[in-house]
Amino acid sequence: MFRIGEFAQIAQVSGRQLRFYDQLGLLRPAHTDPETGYRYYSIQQLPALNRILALKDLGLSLDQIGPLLANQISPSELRAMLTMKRAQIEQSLGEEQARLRHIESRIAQIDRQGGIEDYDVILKSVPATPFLSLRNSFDGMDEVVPMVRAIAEAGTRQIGPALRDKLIVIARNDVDDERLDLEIGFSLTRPSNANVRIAGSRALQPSELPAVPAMATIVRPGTNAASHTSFGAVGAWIEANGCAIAGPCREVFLEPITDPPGFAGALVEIQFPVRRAA
Amino acid sequence: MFRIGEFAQIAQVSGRQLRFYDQLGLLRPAHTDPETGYRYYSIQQLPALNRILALKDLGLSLDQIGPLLANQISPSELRAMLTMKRAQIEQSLGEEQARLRHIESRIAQIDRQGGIEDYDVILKSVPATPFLSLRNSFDGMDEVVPMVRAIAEAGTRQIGPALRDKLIVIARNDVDDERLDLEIGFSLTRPSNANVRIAGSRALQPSELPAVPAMATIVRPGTNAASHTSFGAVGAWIEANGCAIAGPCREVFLEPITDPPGFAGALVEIQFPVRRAA
DNA sequence: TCTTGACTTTGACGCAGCGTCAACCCCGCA
DNA sequence: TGCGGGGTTGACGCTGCGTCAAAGTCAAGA
Repeated sequence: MFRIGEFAQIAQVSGRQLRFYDQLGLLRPAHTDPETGYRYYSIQQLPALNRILALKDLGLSLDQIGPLLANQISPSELRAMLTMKRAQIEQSLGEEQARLRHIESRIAQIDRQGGIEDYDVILKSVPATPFLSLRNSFDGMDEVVPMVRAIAEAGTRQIGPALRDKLIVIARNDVDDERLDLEIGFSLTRPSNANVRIAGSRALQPSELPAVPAMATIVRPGTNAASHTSFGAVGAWIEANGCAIAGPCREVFLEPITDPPGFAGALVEIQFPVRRAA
Repeated sequence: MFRIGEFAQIAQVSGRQLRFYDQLGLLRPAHTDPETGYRYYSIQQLPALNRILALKDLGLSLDQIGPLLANQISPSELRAMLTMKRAQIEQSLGEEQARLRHIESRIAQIDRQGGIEDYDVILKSVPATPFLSLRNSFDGMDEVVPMVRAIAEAGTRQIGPALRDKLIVIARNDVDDERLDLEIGFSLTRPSNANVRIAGSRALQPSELPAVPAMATIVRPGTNAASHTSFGAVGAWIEANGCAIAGPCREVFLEPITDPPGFAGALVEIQFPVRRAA
């Protein structure tokens, strides 16, 4: 019989650990002096302790180990537990690897640029939302800006504030066309086919923006000319995290468009649908 | 300005999280009503929040993120932090992979044998210890058992209880010889060259057992005939954990050898020095 | 104007597995 | 009998929030 300190030394664990296991009922000392409370362990208990440690090493929780020791678990149940654990570990392994790639790309960025920029790429999910929009093809940005402004103004005036949500521009350039194929409109708080007319006799069409479970996003000031930097940051993030682009990019204007319509101080969120790639 | 719930929805975080970050000083609301305590967030704070989330995603702790946001960290310090993080992640990645292999081997074992056995392989380190031993070559186990018994008896009688530690048998079979090359002796609590004679005019030689930082061990009853099962378990563990054997195997008799010398009820710990292999 | 009902506040506990005091008791040896 | 190195219980700490609980606020409908 050993006192707790010696037994702890032999088994290479801490005394606190042994007391804790005693408390949980995982490993009771062979004898406890009822007067002094001293715990006495027999060397015969070493296999039991080792079994606990081995199961713990498999990633099982102490709560799970308790019933296991009492032989109250059938092999098939144990198999199920282990299979679940395996799935968890595989998942966390994937996440850790992504983190590792991510960190490495950041370190490389520091080495290249001497600082950090555009750290703020966030993975989020967005729900489906009703949409009121106009799709059009443009020759260049010179054409786009007036149209966005026109739709912003028309929407702000003709859609009630309770219904209107946010101005969104979607890049529909499926094929690598020279021209810009954009869909511009407002997301809505509830479905509606309100009639919104744009100067020039065209009207916004109702549709639904699909939900996207995984969206790599970044927020940038709308007036900032460095928008391509933001796009680059998202791209780098997607690559570093082992993802692939899985749909058309969206630009969401977070600030309500105010007069004068100059997007001053506005924030734009760039959203790229992604999926995990091998 | 949004109340906490709306801002939380926009940013896809929980209100509790925002309150927590406020409390830590990581992200103060743009305005707090001094009468009601209500927090009001501006959409302009979204980038700040996203930066926090992105840094958190890199694996940094909130304590580390605080100074980062205040721009009180130089790029080189940040680089050092990230490099450290990388090392940590690489390490934990390796451990997780080992766990995964381990679990898979256990699942395979259940599928093969319908149950679990020999779960209790433990990785521990052992310190260097003075040793008093005799090395000899044997033709077979029939020769070994009497010798072990003789040394056990001689040691028990001729080494004081304060000095004597445990009976250990080391397999010195460096080359795959037909014969058994064993070293049998007692570990000691302190160095000594006590003169211990074995029946037959031979004496134990003093030496030192080297420390082993990583030792795969298993404990089995000494009388159990299924010792090869234990060896097999250790071997399977070593393989599943991606290790390699890095030295001679030791068998440590944990129970003091009692009269009658029959090893009844004794426990033997089998120890294999290992190192992490690729 | 009053009542709802949805939100918000602060404050507290919980979690997983022990590490780390603190205050006090016990054991064996000289 | 004193002492030094054990042991005991009990409590708090750690990480990053989730989850009540009690009580105060806000906006809209009757």
